Amino acid sequence: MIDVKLLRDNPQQYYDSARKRGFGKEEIDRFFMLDEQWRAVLKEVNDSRKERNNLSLQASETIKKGGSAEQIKEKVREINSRIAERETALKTLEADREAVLSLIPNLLHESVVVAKGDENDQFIRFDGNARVFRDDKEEFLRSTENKGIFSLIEKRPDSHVDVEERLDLVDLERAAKISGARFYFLKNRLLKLELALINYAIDFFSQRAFTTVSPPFMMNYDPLSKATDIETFKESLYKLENDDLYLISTSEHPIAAMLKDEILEEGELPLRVAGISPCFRREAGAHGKDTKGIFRVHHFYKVEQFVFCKPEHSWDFHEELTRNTEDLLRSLEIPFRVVSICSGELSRLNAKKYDIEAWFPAQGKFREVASSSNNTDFQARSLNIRYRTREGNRFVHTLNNTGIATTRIMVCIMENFQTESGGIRIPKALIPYTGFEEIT
RNA sequence: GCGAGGAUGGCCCAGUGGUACGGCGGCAGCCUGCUAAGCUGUUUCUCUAUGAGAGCGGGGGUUCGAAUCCCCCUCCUCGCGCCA
Repeated sequence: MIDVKLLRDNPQQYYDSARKRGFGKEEIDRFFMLDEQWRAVLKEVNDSRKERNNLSLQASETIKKGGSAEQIKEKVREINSRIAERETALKTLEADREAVLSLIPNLLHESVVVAKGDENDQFIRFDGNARVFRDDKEEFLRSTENKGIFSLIEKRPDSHVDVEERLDLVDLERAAKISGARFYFLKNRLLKLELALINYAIDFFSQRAFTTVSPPFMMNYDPLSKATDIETFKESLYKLENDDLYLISTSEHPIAAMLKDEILEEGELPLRVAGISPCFRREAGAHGKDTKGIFRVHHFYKVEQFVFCKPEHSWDFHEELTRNTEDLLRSLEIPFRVVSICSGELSRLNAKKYDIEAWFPAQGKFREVASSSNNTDFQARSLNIRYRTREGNRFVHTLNNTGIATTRIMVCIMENFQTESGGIRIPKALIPYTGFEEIT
């Protein structure tokens, strides 16, 4: 949620931010209309309450002195019925006002490129040495603004779907039989690889001052809705039928909501938390995309980075979180590029977002494996997470970034590290965790 | 699931119908020659703001007036039961 006072004082920056994102100005216009009405009715209600309180006190004193307060009581009853009527109007206005307020997007960071469509994301840097099949060279160079380092390969690697089948690593058909499309049985050494990735990432972030947590995998509507926005409910979330519970789509949400309504001491910040959880996603907006194998599935494990910090430090943390994932991928020998997401593709919460996209040599393109967001005070304001300062309580800033999303990275490893004999080489750093050097 | 006890400001805690007591911590100031103590004020949210309203787990009710009485719900603690 945005800062209402800032919106009233300086509406232009909010109009600008919305326009750059491709949002209309209707939400803001409508907010101002409702806000004005709300404040007017609030004043009426407060004035009546004041009158009621005073009369009630008079009644108290009259009764104490042994007199009759019937006249006053009757007067208060009249006022109360008026208050009740106005309170109903106030509640309706308040709900409408809140609803439209939640649709107004966060202020953009000045560095975000104003454009629509992910083809307009801004290239930031490349890292690694990509194995690029001849036919993909042009795509690779275009995607890295000619800055990508690569080795040409003569044969396109097998798709991960073929690898999974050949090495007996995934059973999709039987998963479809019992659960539908985009579900899977993970088998044998691929399962070990998944556990190794999780353990590796836990150690990696522990060494970088993160507290590691496994959060609740289900959340109630209220905290979840404050940790995210309406689009996530439409596209991602599974709801449980008999309870006020949703399966989490990322541990970002329970971790963010963990400190809901709390006031932190200045010395407690920054708070670095790495969350380990399964992530459940309906993929409602992805019909027909990536339908084969385990690239885009309804659940996977993710080790997520999350930071609560003071406002003046959040842009440094945004770079730190991004670098963490880059270091992690580099340690796994995975080539990647970083792009800054353009204004039209950001969520309402994001002030700025980097995607980290690994090179997938079988697909011949960069695909997202991590997403690094600075939500500034937007998420913290909705969740009411503050810290104490000499000048009063202020909202913290919150940031999140993927560490490892297991299925994506496993596909990436299957595409990047195919051996001559048709196996999959395990990145050196992972071998202590898998206990084997190759999937054969 | 059953029984009992709980939920009050950042934290602790008092409060059985008259508008939230006290302590701790934080912040600001005063005083004091000394790693300290004392004193005063302050401490949540909202509003067109020298003023006012709201707020005692959530929602509803009774009442001129509810932290307090009644109903429903949530969560926590303890005991019993069940259980991977």
